[in-house]
Amino acid sequence: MRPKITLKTIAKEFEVSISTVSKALKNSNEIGEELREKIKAFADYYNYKPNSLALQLRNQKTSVIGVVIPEIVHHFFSTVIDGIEVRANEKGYNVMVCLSNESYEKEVTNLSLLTNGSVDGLIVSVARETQKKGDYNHFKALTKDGFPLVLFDRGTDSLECDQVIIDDIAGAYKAAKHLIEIGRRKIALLTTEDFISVGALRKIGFRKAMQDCGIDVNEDLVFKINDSKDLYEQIEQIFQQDEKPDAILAVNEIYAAIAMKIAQEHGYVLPDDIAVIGFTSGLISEFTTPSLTSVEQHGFLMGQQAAELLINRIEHKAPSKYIKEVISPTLKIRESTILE
Amino acid sequence: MRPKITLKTIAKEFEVSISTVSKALKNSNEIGEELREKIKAFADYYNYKPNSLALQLRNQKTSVIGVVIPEIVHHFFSTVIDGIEVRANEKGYNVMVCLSNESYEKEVTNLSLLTNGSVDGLIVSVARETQKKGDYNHFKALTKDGFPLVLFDRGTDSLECDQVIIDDIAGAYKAAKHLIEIGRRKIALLTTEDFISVGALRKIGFRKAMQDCGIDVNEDLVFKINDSKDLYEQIEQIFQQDEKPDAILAVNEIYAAIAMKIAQEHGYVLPDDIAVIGFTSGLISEFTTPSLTSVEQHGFLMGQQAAELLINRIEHKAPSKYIKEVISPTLKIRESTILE
DNA sequence: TTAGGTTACTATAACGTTTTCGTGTTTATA
DNA sequence: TATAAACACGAAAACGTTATAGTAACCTAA
Repeated sequence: MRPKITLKTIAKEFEVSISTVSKALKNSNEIGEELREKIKAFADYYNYKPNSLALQLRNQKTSVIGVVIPEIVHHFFSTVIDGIEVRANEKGYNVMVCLSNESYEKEVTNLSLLTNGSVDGLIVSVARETQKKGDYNHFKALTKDGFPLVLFDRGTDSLECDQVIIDDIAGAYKAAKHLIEIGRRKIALLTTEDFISVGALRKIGFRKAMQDCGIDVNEDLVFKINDSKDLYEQIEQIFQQDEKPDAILAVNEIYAAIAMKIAQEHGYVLPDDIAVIGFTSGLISEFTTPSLTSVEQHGFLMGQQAAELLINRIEHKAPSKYIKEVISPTLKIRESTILE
Repeated sequence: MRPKITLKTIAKEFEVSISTVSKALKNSNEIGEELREKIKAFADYYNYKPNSLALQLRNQKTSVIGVVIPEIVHHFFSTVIDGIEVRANEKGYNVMVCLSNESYEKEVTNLSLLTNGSVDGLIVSVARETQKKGDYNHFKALTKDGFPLVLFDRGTDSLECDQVIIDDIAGAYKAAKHLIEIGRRKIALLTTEDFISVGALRKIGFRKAMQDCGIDVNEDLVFKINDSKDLYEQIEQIFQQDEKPDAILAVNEIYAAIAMKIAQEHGYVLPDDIAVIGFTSGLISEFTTPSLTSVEQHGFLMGQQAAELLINRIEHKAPSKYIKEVISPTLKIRESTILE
């Protein structure tokens, strides 16, 4: 690669000092007009751009935001990144993305790598494994130094930092309430294992709605799906119980879509025999047959808010108290819960 | 934020020079064992990490790969990023992501921002607007200096750089051939406008297959969809022609899924009345009813190969001649083309 | 004529790191 | 005992930039 042109190169060309060149390019009138214009023309011609590393080092500011997420091939997370990117750009920041792949180990490495001075702050969604372990020491190492950190989606109360989370309880509550309102009583819940916070919270919302409406939850219809085992096989179990459900609430779109497929294979007519609601993260809900009623999570907004919080923190515009932004999910009603 | 600990801090603490500290931490035996161990212990205790900006500046190497893509909320692109990230990580690189939003202007800005020294090389998928304009001067500014650059998915022969592309012609050919093999003759094509290279190429593959099988293409059944207008309205036109199609080949998953929905609304039974094939980029194909036969694009592999090519270029392990890797798409047959 | 001011530049430090080259002191060898 | 080698450290340059603090040379006004 051809060596980059620097102030030094230009200075040599004109046999002046580096400071002269620097000032000329900043249009300082400390430099005589003639020389100034010549230097500017030269720099322009050779497409001089100040080396950003040098600037970052000097200014002790990178204008880069680090983002650590569990995975990127996931509609929700990519939507959040989109939101982060847009807001960050507006404020003159760039975005650096690292993946933890849900691994504690990799999360630790990523945090360590990114906090070597290469980013001004971090936005993180905690890895599953970390949540399971409950070990947040790698985060604490940052927060105790006051390093700007914002957690999103998967939060924890054990850390002193800004957070943006979804009101999962309310989301599940709304969904369950909707199913009850269209007359369903035997509602099956497809959730995750308990250590996954979203699964646990959505279960709480579901139970709360049932309780508020005076309906008993049939524990045989609560299924904890393990993502690393065969999904079809596990979800199939819904239809093997003594009590047949008349509705299904799934904590994500995939579980919901699979449940619908299986129900149809069993000859059920949807939504008449079984109504289904999922939590959307992608485009699947729109294109299933019937299209799937779902709880919308507003990932883009979440990303924007996370970026906003972080940048305020970086630029010391944030209050000393940490902020917990809670986003209310909304219900998007589609065919899977619309009765004739 | 508490000021970071540096070599200087440590040096002051022990009243030695910075070089001594640096050497001690690198376990150099130029430094006496006792002092060396004390310094190491101190640094360890205060969690010293060398400032990466300083290292990057000194070594003239960032170990960061810049990625510029049109959008991130898109299964194909996020899959590619995943591939890039994995391979980059294996080789000790990090990834910085910027979005062009299909805009020429933003692409130019992004390239300029990233090539200020903050990345060692770039992986780019060209924005639509740039393709339409045909203006690649911002890329040429890089290639003429030998800046490491790899293009993926949306390539161009007008640039001297490595590329990883999909054999779109072959993909469409395979798809059309499959439709013909199951007995279809009146095949409708749902494609994009011509300036979008993938659309144009897939159209060529389609025509080639038809020609090879001695079937005339009915031009009334070739639809160029405009993404900024209403998709349902445009796709609806398929069913308004004199000749009713018995199959549809769509250049992406969304068009295909919408076409299926509309066909079903018109009372067609799928796949018997109309068979449908799309190009997959997401999970939609799996969950439609019927599930959708589609051409798989291997985004993850593409990302890995792009990263591989770029890193070889950065580390001068690449041949002087530029490499064009072509990935062969494969056909994933699902219900939408399986006849009883 | 000379102090004071302007003009047009240069020198230097600083950001944090590594590395080459010195240098003074101690120890080993002839 | 003289000399070389080994030891333990420091100085300085380099990466590229900016900002502060000089400093010559010239001009102006009393």
